[in-house]
Amino acid sequence: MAKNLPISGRQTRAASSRKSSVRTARKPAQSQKRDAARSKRAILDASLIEFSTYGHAGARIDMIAERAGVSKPLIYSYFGDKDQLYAAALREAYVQIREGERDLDLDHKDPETAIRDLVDFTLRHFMQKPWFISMLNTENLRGGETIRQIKDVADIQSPLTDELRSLLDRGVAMGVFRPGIAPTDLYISIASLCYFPISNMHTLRAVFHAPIDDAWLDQRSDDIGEMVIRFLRPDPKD
Amino acid sequence: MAKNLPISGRQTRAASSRKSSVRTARKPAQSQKRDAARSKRAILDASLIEFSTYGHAGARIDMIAERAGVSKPLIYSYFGDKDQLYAAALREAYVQIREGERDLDLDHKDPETAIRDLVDFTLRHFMQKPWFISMLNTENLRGGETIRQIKDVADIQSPLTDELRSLLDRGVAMGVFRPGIAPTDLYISIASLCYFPISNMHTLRAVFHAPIDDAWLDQRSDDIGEMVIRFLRPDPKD
Amino acid sequence: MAKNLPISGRQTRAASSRKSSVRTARKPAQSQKRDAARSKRAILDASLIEFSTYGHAGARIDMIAERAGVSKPLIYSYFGDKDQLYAAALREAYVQIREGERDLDLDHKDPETAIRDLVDFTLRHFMQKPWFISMLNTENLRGGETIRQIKDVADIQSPLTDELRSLLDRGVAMGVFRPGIAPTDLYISIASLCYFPISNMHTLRAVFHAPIDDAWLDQRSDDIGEMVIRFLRPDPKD
Amino acid sequence: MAKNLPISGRQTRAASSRKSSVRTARKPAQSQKRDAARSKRAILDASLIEFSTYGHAGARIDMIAERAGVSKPLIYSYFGDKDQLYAAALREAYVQIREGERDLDLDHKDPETAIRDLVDFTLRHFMQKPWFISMLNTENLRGGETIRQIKDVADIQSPLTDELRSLLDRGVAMGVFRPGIAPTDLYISIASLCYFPISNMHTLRAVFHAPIDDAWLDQRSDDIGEMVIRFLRPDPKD
DNA sequence: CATGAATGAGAGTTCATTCAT
DNA sequence: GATGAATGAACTCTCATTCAT
Repeated sequence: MAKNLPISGRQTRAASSRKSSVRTARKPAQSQKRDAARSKRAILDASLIEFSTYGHAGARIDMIAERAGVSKPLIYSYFGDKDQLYAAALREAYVQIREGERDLDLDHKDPETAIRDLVDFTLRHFMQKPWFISMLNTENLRGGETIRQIKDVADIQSPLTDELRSLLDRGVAMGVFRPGIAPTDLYISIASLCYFPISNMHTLRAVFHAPIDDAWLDQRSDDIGEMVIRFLRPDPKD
Repeated sequence: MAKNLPISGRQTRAASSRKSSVRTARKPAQSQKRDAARSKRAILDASLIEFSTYGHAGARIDMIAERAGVSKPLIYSYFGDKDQLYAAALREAYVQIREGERDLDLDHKDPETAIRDLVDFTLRHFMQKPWFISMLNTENLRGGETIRQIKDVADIQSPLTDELRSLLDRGVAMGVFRPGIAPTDLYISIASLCYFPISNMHTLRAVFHAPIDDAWLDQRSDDIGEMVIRFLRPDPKD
Repeated sequence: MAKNLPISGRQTRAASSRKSSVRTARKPAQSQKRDAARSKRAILDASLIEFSTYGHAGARIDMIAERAGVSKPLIYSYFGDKDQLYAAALREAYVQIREGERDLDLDHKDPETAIRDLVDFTLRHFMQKPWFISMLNTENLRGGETIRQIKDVADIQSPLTDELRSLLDRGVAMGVFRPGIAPTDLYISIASLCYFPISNMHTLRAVFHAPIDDAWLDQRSDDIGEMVIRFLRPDPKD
Repeated sequence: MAKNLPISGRQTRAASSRKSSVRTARKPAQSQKRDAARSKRAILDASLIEFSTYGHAGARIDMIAERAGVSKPLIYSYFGDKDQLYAAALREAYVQIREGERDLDLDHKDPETAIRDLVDFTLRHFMQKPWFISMLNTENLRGGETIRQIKDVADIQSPLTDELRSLLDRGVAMGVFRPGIAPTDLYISIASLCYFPISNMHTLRAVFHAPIDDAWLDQRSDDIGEMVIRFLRPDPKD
């Protein structure tokens, strides 16, 4: 179900993708047609890629249909219209990151390790599943019009906030963290530090000629962990 | 230079501005030379708003012409095509933020104050001139296609990097900062912390129900300053 | 045979019935034979409503299937395609009005009463079964393409013409009607006077602000009867 | 400005009109391009034909553009969307018939002649400009949705009603008409009798095998005039 | 210098119709 | 006999861009 996201090294639409030929190679596997669940999933995956690569206005239903290997009308029959498809893709991006965070199992690690692991996971998820960042950028560019209408989006987030709260409490009890830090603010700080360098990779490259590669990523992960830990650490005089 | 920015409380395009065609008969060319410069400026300002509000694909030349009070052919005669107009607007966003940073005069402040002032300025600029963040988001969504072609964009940035380098050196010499911090990394950290909460204001609101208002901003500015300073501070044992 | 007719106070399609998908799990086939007839009947009734409400081009097979409570393929298997379904609905409209006229039993009434009864029935049938008028309008708008292919449509009409002929003859013999009136022309005159105010109800309302309600209908029925009788009456000098 | 309306002997869309070739013959007369008024007029004329021939749902913007010799976007820029274009065509149909009625100059004819002339004109206008009847049928099929929104449609009609009122008054004063006839009812009666045989020409042909030709028309005009006059005539005993 | 008029190419969406079970 | 799944072909409408003045 995982697939590559052509986020860097993308060309202008006109230059790429004219006649995909993916369609031709599809017929033989005739056994798996007429499977509603599979079609729906394929559409959702393709939408995530298309919307995150080209934005809301730039995304093309034609391309989504082609990538999903279905016809356009099927998309409309499952999702209604472009906006609702976009909403489904946006929600899916949140679901995916939360699944990863849940697997981190922060509750059973010592507080400092837990923080560093969360930082590392966040940075790498942003890097490896770039559609999350892209979907968020797109949605914020649109003024949050859509996310306001996704009813359960706060519920998707809340388990992590709960984990962070108990994590902070444990750290304070153990004397390794300062008191008075809100879990939400902590998460926003971590997200901020992980988000920007990846989200803004291309402009940073142009402006600073900084290479955003694996080595840089490792180094940056350490730096961010360090920064957060130092921020959480109790003042020395205490 | 002044313009209204409809960044928050934005409506769907369909709901607003349908066919206003307010364009009344232009006033009879007072001085040909001045009008040309004025038209060009008006087009640039309108582009900045349009592109940052709706993204590259979502921006409409019609709307830019209307907002600038000129005809569409004039835009084409001045800027070539949509992509070149977009490039001009993107460059303009960078020019504006650098002008603000230059006025900060970091060289003549004590290092910690300088850092806190830079944080505060950055946060507030992002907040008050939202088209900067929006343009960067848009450009990164597009894979940096355009910024790579703007030749002098690194030059626009370099004075700040130089200032930061000497600021860090001064801090180290005075014993208030750790050595070994790269000015670029420092800037990226500051930018990260300031960028994310504002860029992602709308999704954060939906996910955390966090109010992003002036009070929050003041508090956040302090927190970020604190975070950066703690990161720069020498270790206690030294 | 009973069905709701939404002819007045109709909404735009977009406003109504979007995706009701009320189609709950069909009840488990009680008697295969009966169900087939029932399904066919339901499809025909639904078609009459749909075609008369939205016209030939505006009618939607989806809607007919939904209203009839059957699947679309079933419609195709019974009726062939949209055009043939339309033809069946059109024929049905004629069958219905002739059934009503037969029940009038004109042969056993005195001539003037018979005429007035026919006028009254015609006006009220047009009013109460509006799909008849709508189907005729639709078909004439299409240039009669379909009715020309319905072989027995003239047969459906002929009994009434025969009745009218003998009615006119009786009236002439009794000295209450002029001679020389053709039954076809008489029927066309009556139909004309009854058809127009109802068929064109909506435009008349807009143009004359005339209320087309029950009181108006009673008055109109009298007027039309009067007009026809005066036309049939022998000249005074005779 | 007058053009033929292919109302009878029409084919299915698929069979006709594929590549018009009207376009090719158009270029030479290059002098008349870029004329907004002419373009608008051409679009309106073409719309009247298209909408009246195929109905609201059946009309195709492509065809209108082709017949008018303009591009589709031009239509949208002048008229907004299909509904507004339809509204303009509907209004135009009313304007045209009123222009004809005004030229009849009923005020200066003796009452009975005036009535007969009005009948004759109405019947012939319905016959010769079939788009009037077709537009009315179409609009009534749609429930009058559009005509209710045309503000001045009642004004277009009122001059005729005024003329009819004074005509009836003159007739009563001269002793040739009964008193108590409302001008609106009179007009509706005349319109009814003229409308139906032409509007329903195709179904009548199929049902009665009646030929609707020039001879029939002359005869019918006389009959209708006679019917109306007899209805207006004072009762003999008076 | 400036623009009203016009359009080619394509986007989202719909709908009659068929396939596979 | 009946249907959920799927689609080709159109259709309305939009938008960057150019023409003619």
